Amino acid sequence: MTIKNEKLSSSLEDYLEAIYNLAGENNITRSKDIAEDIGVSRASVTGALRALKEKNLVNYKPYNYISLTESGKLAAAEIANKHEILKSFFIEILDVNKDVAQQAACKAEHALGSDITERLLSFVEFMGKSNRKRYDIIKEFKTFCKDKKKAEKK
Amino acid sequence: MTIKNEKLSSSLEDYLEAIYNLAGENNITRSKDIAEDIGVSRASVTGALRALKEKNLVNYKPYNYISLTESGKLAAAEIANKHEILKSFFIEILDVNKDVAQQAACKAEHALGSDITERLLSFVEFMGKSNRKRYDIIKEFKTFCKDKKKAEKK
DNA sequence: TTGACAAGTTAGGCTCTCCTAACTATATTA
DNA sequence: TAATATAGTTAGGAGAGCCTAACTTGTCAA
Repeated sequence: MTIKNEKLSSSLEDYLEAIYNLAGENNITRSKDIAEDIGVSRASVTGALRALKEKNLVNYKPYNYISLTESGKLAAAEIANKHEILKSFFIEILDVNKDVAQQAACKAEHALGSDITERLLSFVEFMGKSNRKRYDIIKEFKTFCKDKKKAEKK
Repeated sequence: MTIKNEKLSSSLEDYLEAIYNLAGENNITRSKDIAEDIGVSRASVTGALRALKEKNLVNYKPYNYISLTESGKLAAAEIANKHEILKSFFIEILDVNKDVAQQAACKAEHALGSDITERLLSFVEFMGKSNRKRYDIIKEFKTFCKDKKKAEKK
């Protein structure tokens, strides 16, 4: 029985997601890379790894490579998924630039529960479905935003 | 010159917003009410008030009523506004129930910068504009969600 | 006016997350 | 293989944000 209901702090979620992204195929990564990815000292990574090991989310032994456990992978995938959904929404519908979208997704992913995330996913899916009306709406919205910007500049 | 660029922690943003909502017309509230509103001990409120006074956002004297300064009002209004925008989006477009929307807005409001918030506002405005196509889209999306739910239950 | 209760503050402590500096283990390469 | 560079850990400390318990101030009613 994998422990699933222990809630992670957003900080630990960040570490988990970073490991997930860095580990890739072989499911292996290093402390140093995590530190760089998140922008934190190596000492902080050691601390986080201990906490994640405690929760059975990473395989961690001092001085060894780091990998995710099965439940770690599940939890990380969920977070990464949320991230992607948010990013898609920001980019494809709100038409925000990629960097802003990436950053905002990072922060917001910790704040939204599954209810909203699922709805948001549905919305992105729905709007993306090839359908003349919806396609038009997105285009019109872009125009709407541009016009608004112009109006402000005056 | 009002100091505007000091970033607030999400915790302090919560206190500020609570004061804003509680203070109402007379711009006056009490420590106890803030504590209850946020769900935190009175001692924690005292701490937060000191921090907010430090940043010139509240008028705070021990054992007195609490009010927002002018810059406090501005900052709080901005946060409350973000909250409203998010809530509208969740309710009116994603068609999420009010309680979920309220809660999610609370958490997400700290995570989104002005870029995204503005776009989101534009989007809500845009979709709300009386326009047959957009109105239809929202209706269709609701149906889409319901169908999806049904499909899952099988 | 005074005493009891409510509101507010202080003190002290806990957890989380981060840091730097110093140390240890591992890897590289001459 | 020994010296050195790189990666990882430990120790110690800071600050934010929260708590409880005890104390102080303020208020209201007998």
